[in-house]
Amino acid sequence: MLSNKCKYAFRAVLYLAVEGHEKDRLNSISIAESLNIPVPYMGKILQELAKKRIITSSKGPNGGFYLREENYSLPLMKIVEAIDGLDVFNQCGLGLTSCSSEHPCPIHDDFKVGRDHLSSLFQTKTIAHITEEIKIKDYFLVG
Amino acid sequence: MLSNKCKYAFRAVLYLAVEGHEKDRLNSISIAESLNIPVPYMGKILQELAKKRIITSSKGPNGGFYLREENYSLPLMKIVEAIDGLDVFNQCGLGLTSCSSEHPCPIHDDFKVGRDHLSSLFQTKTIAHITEEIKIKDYFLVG
DNA sequence: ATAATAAAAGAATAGTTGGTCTTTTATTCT
DNA sequence: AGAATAAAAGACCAACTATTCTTTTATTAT
Repeated sequence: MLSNKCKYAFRAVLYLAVEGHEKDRLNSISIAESLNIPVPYMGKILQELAKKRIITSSKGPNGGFYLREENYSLPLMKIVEAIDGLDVFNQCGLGLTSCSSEHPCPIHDDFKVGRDHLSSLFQTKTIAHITEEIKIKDYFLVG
Repeated sequence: MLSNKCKYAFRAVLYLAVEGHEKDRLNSISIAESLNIPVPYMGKILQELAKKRIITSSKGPNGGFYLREENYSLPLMKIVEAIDGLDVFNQCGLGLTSCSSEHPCPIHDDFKVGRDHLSSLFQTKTIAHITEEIKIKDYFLVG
């Protein structure tokens, strides 16, 4: 469905959103260790998210990663877009390039319902929404 | 979502179901060329499907691949299972190993709805169903 | 029997994803 | 200024997916 990298990115961003603050930045090592993600790979992913402005980074002592106010309103889809691209949510279930509602493959309509559900989930839920839910309920990010 | 290989397998099986018969077997080359799939790779995939008894094969002149009566009643999910395995439809949206309804990740419930829709689509629709639809409507498998 | 046909088997290659390591650059604290 | 800290950049390696090629085996028609 989504790549490993993208799932790591989800968890890292949500972890940052819940545990970090502009005044309380987290470095890649601590994030990776908390989430049980390979340390150098986590670093790469955080860099990529920072470059695409999903999260913010700062170098030097007390530096690290954190979210700006405006980042909290980003939908999860922005993370998917930054890491995997949006193809998954546009592609035909059979991998046909010219599949569409006018020229559908045998499973087009039914497949589209499920795929669109997932798509709108990622499009609708923002980092802020999830962060709230994590704080209220006993949701978790490690495992 | 599903691998390239699995999508190739879908198209090959459905093509065989529509165009082939026990008395009118199709070889891997003609299937691959009709569907615009790399010839030797198509061969490999058909072999794998035959070994897992999704399709039937026979060697020698007038040999090739075809479907037995019983194969038509297989759900598409059997093809997914044979090629990609069933993990996609059980995995957590964030890639957590211990995510479940009792111990859910932040997107668990919503993700499950979409994932289960796709899962039941593949579980419900059989090769026979799709074959019928292909014959009635102007569905297609190439592109 | 022999030739022809077609799948089966398996080794080999290419490209992508996943993951690691090293060096450089920027920042901050003393 | 100098030491320490942490991200940025980029080269590197491993594993897997996609793809190709070669050889072997089984079947059938002549």
